[in-house]
Amino acid sequence: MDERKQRVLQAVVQDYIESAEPVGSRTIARRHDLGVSPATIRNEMADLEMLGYLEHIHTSSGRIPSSKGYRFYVDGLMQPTQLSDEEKTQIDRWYRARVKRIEEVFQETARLISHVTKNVALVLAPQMTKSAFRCLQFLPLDDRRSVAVLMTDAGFIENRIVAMPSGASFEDFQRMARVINDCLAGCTLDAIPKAAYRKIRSEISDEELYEAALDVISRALDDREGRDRLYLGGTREMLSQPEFRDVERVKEILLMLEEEQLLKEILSAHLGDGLRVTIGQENDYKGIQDCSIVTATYHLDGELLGTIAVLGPTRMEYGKAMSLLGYMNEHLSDVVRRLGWQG
Amino acid sequence: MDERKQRVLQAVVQDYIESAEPVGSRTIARRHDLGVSPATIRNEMADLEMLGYLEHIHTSSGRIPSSKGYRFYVDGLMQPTQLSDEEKTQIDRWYRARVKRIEEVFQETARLISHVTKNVALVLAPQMTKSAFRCLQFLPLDDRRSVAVLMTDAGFIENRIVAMPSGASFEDFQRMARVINDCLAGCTLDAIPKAAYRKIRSEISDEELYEAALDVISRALDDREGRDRLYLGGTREMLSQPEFRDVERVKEILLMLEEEQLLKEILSAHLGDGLRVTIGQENDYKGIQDCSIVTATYHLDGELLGTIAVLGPTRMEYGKAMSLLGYMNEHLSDVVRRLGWQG
DNA sequence: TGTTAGCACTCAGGGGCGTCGAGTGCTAAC
DNA sequence: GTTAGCACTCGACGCCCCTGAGTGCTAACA
Repeated sequence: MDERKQRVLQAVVQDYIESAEPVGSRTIARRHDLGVSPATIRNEMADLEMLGYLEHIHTSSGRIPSSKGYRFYVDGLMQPTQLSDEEKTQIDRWYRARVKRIEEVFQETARLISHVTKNVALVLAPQMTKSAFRCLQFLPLDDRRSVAVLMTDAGFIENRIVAMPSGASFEDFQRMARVINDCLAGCTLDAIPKAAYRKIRSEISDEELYEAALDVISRALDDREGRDRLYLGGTREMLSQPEFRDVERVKEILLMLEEEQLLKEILSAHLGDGLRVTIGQENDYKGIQDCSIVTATYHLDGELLGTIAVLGPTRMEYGKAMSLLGYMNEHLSDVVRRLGWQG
Repeated sequence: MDERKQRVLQAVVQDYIESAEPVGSRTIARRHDLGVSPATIRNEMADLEMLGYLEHIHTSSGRIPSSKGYRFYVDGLMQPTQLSDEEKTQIDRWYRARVKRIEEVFQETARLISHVTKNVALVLAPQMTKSAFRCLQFLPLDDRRSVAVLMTDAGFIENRIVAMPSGASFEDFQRMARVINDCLAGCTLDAIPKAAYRKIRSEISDEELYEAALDVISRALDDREGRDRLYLGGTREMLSQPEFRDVERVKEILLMLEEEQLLKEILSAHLGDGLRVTIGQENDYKGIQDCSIVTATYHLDGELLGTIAVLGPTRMEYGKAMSLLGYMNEHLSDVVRRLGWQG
């Protein structure tokens, strides 16, 4: 592929990303200074189509990039778009605003990303159960119930209402908390060793109280895991993309966005790869083979924390999405550090 | 308005709600056993149009109900639709599942409502700041920060990370908590009397600590209030309504659904009215004058807790929406009672 | 040999037009 | 008061044609 072909390909991709209309040779000749006539560009485009970088909807009516064309563009031709100062300050301001709970951070990260890219944003939060137990405390609620507050090293703070077995006093529960705190100190939540349970068992003599303790632990673990770990934003923004002009298409993608499990799988597949772009047919899941995903993983002290992603039509501003994700990444790692993850 | 006119009006409204297509005299004659010919029905429809109950898109092409027509239907002609057993068990099962945090309850209520009605559901939760202070506790996080857990009589449990002023120890914070607990006991959060602040002031001698206490209190109050009090569900379901076949309309309403403040105002306007239907042009806000809202308020021991609502096109299954809201109401009041509201 | 101009061809989109079906309104008969 | 009949209206649909944008090919040019 000689240099002129590359420049033509670049021109086609850029114009198509901008206009969402198939691009013709004449348009390129006009808008890009390639120094050759439309006819020559036509020849080049025909070659590029042969090579699989461009596609024809039908003969006549301009070219659009194929997945392979986007891939070549992303890998070699594209220059990363700088975020505008305005965008940066908007983001900076939010992150600096003040100490927040970690859930807010993820939710707002998704919002910011979708706002800037006008596409759907996904944020896969670090799993609470993958972080280390810090402490469990009880607070009295009434004579039947108390509130269990679980904190982990990642800065997760969860509260649950738990019923106290009749006969158990709040002091019993506080004693229970001390035992649990001793036994689970430093354990990763989803890998609590059997030995820890045995130790709890041996230190809590009362059978009913032990059952309650197990209940508290399992309650504390299970819920977040399934429901709130994936944060999603921008289904509204998405509608401004011409690809979603007809409602059927929108319904389709909304349906897919409801399948949280599926989304998690897709994101998890990219875990650990740094900044990565998956384009159109490169996606394993059929339903989004006309979409692209840009993912980035955020780390702290070398430890993998989670993934953030932009999901949109293949005709996406890859450069912008990538630099944005990079930027958010830093913020996110930084915030998570400030909120207390200790790695 | 004689009885036959009423039956014709009823037929038009029912058919239109079902089919979303303007209804003609012939269709009514076929599908409803009125015992008269299409011509007669035509005459009645012409009268109904004169009276303002029906509208013509243009001459020819059937009638659709006007706001006034829907109003008459809702007030007099409609029979409330029973929920199907399946729907009831689905709802019952979820509510029975187990003790939950109150936020989940509201979110899922919105989801259930939108699922059953295929329309947007709104749940205005009881304001945390309208409920009474129960207690504030601190849990140690690290040497710079601690976690404030605020509980109210309504069952709200909120946690916030707060920075401790340098020099302050965790014991200082616990002492602060005792003071605050003493002084604010029983106060409604959004109406903390000046005297309470004075009392805190006098009991906390350290200036910096007092500032920190004020910060904690204001932090605990402000956030929820603004952000999470309104739960929204069913923007996806909404798309299945033929009224939203074109994306522009969808964008319009999504934009409006983002204006949380506006939605709260609309719902608040209905506060205290029990089950209430606002149809089309009866809405004050221009943007939804082609929509209807069904609202219901839920109470406990005579005290008003909040509002739940269905928002959809005027062509809405009013009967179903109303009986559903009634049903959810009971559940909601019940759950809130179980979760600890003490009125 | 690569580049360009010219030309015939293709296709999507939009406007104009006739047809069809659903529906109305009016009138006259029952 | 009710109904049948009929002329009329209007939107939706399909058809046709035209236009504009774009291609592919060929022949001429540097």
